[in-house]
Amino acid sequence: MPELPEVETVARGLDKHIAGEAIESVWLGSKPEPLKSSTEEMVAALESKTISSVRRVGKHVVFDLASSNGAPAKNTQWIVHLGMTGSLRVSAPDVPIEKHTHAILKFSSGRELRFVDPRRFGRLSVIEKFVAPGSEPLHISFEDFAKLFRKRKTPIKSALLNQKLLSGVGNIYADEALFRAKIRPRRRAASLTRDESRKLHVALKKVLKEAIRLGGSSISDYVDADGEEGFFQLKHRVYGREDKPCLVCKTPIKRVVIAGRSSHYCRQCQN
DNA sequence: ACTATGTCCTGCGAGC
DNA sequence: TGCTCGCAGGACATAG
Repeated sequence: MPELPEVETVARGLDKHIAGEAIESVWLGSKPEPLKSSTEEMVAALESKTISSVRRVGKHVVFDLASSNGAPAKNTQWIVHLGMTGSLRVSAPDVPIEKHTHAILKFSSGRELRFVDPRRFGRLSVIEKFVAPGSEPLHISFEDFAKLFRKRKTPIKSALLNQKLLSGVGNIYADEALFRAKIRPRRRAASLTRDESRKLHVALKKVLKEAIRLGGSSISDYVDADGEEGFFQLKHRVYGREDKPCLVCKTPIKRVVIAGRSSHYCRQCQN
């Protein structure tokens, strides 16, 4: 499930591989499609453009498009949200088309970029300039971070997952950050002390950076642009470890459901 | 304005 | 062995 570190890994890999590629043609799967913009809009925005760079914003992969002939264009960014199971892979044209392929960009070099998404939670769109609704977890200052939780009655776990507050944090890294900050996921956001907010701010950045360094977490079917798996799942201390002993105190890890999301914590280490 | 819950979608694994 | 069932969850819609 691609969250910030996985999307960062994918975007870096794509930037390395396809920055400078010219898009020759575009194929979009038959309806119902995982699209936000209309098919026509997207094809028009992509065809005969050059990909100048690929970056991550929140959980979105942003492709910056440039006109090959210098003509002004309306939608200059292609936005891909991978959802749960989406993947973007650079392929040679003779590689068989995988099931659940919803979009293919053919480059003038002959290579292809393919968007595959079995569960269809992913979204594609074109836009003038994408702006994430929330703050970047890796850049937000402590004061701004602490301010997000003031007066919020929702569980801290839900607040971390709220993309309007922070863009990019998903279920895995929310659980892992809360464990490292020793805060229970059900705690009301507003109940965090300044010291706890400080710990959470540090823990979240640390866990995200460490995960990026290891190429993300490969749970189910996540792979990066090269088809490589990440390794951060080996560093998970609570996520997916229900009933297994806490790595700090040996107490069995508890799993509860908060706002419909499974949440993992140690009832001994986290308060 | 904020919070909680249901829905989408498919593959897979647990359990019988 | 083969089947059914329920879960996985990010974003959005809807209701309270």
